[in-house]
Formats: sequence, structure tokens, C-alpha cells
Amino acid sequence: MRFSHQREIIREKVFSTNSHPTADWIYNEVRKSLPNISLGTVYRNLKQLTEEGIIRIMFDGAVAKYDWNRDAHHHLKCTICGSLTDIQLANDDLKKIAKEKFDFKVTQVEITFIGKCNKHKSGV
Amino acid sequence: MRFSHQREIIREKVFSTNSHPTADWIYNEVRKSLPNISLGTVYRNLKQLTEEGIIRIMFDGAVAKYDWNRDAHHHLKCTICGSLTDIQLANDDLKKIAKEKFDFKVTQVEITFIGKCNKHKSGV
DNA sequence: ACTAGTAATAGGAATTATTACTGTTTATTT
DNA sequence: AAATAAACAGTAATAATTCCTATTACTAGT
Repeated sequence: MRFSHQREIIREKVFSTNSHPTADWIYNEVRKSLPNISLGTVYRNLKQLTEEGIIRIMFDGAVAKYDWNRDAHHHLKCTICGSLTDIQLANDDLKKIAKEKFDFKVTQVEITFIGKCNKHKSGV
Repeated sequence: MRFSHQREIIREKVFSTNSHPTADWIYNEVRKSLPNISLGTVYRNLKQLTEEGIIRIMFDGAVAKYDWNRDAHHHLKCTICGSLTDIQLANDDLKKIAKEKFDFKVTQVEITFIGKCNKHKSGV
């Protein structure tokens, strides 16, 4: 991947916040220093950064959010204010820990394992 | 919630499959018996059924999928073929279990706790 | 320095999923 | 059966994302 000024600014923006920004938020931020950048460029570069493993993509409901934090971590998603908070915890009593450590009343836990199913043993 | 013929057909369709159908798939299925149903009606009723707790909504990337299975369960999402499989497991060695029980090579685990954060103690 | 080839760009059009609006129909209640 | 509130079909609108095209910038090799 060759260097690109736009991509570098985009990367910096993602790394500058803990707020799990959306493509749209990043677009508006980046426009402050690059007024002519297009939304398409933002999306393309976010995708590239994701593919290179430099940032992570996640979905909050239907919208993509980007995250520089590539450590294993999970999220608390509030159904009322919509806030999304990073948490780091071991795999024991998950709900109980969410309550005790984060004062968060869990109503549903969604765990998704992402990887390769057994149809794709060799290569692709 | 008043009875509606359309909603009943929609509900039956969701309950008829384990495939986590999308609104569009459901729309096409339901049209076989109700050719004049509109996509808006499908979406409105899926939302109502979700709000009543009769079915569950989840997001696979950016698209909504619906699920009659309201037991606590998780998902295996294949990055290659896109398949999404229900699994039911206890909270011990999650990745290891995914490998041993489901022959699924996990590259990322996404856990989202959904509920109320501590700003919303009373009511709302 | 010059140029051909490659990669990245801006801007906008196109696509996809979803929601909102409007006049009409239907289920329920009296 | 008439009144009324909810649900409907059809269509328009919106939001998020991807695709397309002409243009620009970078990189090697001369």
C-alpha cells in the first residue's frame, strides 16, 4: 500500500478518539483540514486500513464504526442513550461482571465469533 | 396490537426457518401467498413483532436479520461464505469450544452487552 | 528532466436497506 | 351495521455505502 496524504489524515482521526467514530463523523473531521476530500475517499481508505489490520471495523446496529483499539475487547451498548463503551474482561461470569464492574444492567448478550467455517480448510 | 392477516403470515415465515432471514427474503416469501403485500408492511410488522418480543432482530454487518430463537445463543459468522450459524454454549473457553465443537477457526470474537448504562437508574 | 505506467484522487451517480407519508381498507367495539 | 382506530398498499424519501469516470500525482526507467 503506497503512502497517501488523505489516508494518513484519516488514520490520525481514527486514532485520535475513543468514540468509535462513523465514516460520516470522520468525513466531517477530515474536511476541516482537507476541504475537498470526498466521502468515497473516506470509505475507500477506511476499508483499506481495515484490510491492512491497522484499524478495526464493527457494526453498531446498521452503521459501521471504526476503532483503533485492536486488543481483544468488548462493548457495552446502552439501549437508551446509545453509548458504546469499550470493556476488557475475562470470560467468566460475563453478565455479573458487567453489573459489578460497570454498573451496567445487561438485558441481552450478543457474541459473534468471526472466522472460517469448516468448508474452507485449505486456503480460501 | 390488533390482529392482522399479513403479520401472521410474516410471523409464520420467520418461524419456519433457521436461516436468519432478511426483510427482503421474508418479503419475497410472503408475496407467494400475498402477492400485493408491500415491503413497508413487512418492515413495520417485523418491527412490531420485535418490540413485542415475539422475534429477535440482529445485525449481520449492515443488514438486519430476524430470528425466532429467543433463547440465549450466539453466532458463528464465516468471513468467507458469509454463513451465520446459531450456537449455544456456556461461557468457558469460548474460542476453544468453537474450534472443538464446531470446527470453526475463530479470528475475532465480538461480544456486545446490550442493556442500560448507569445513567438510567430510575425508569426510562 | 521526461515520459509511460500505475495508483490514488474528487465528485457524483448508483445501489441497497430502511423509514415516512398518504389515501384506502379492515379489524374491533359498540 | 356504523364508528373508529389500526393496518394496509403504493410510493417517495432518506441514509449508508459502493461504484464509476475523468483527472491528478507518484515512481521507475531513460
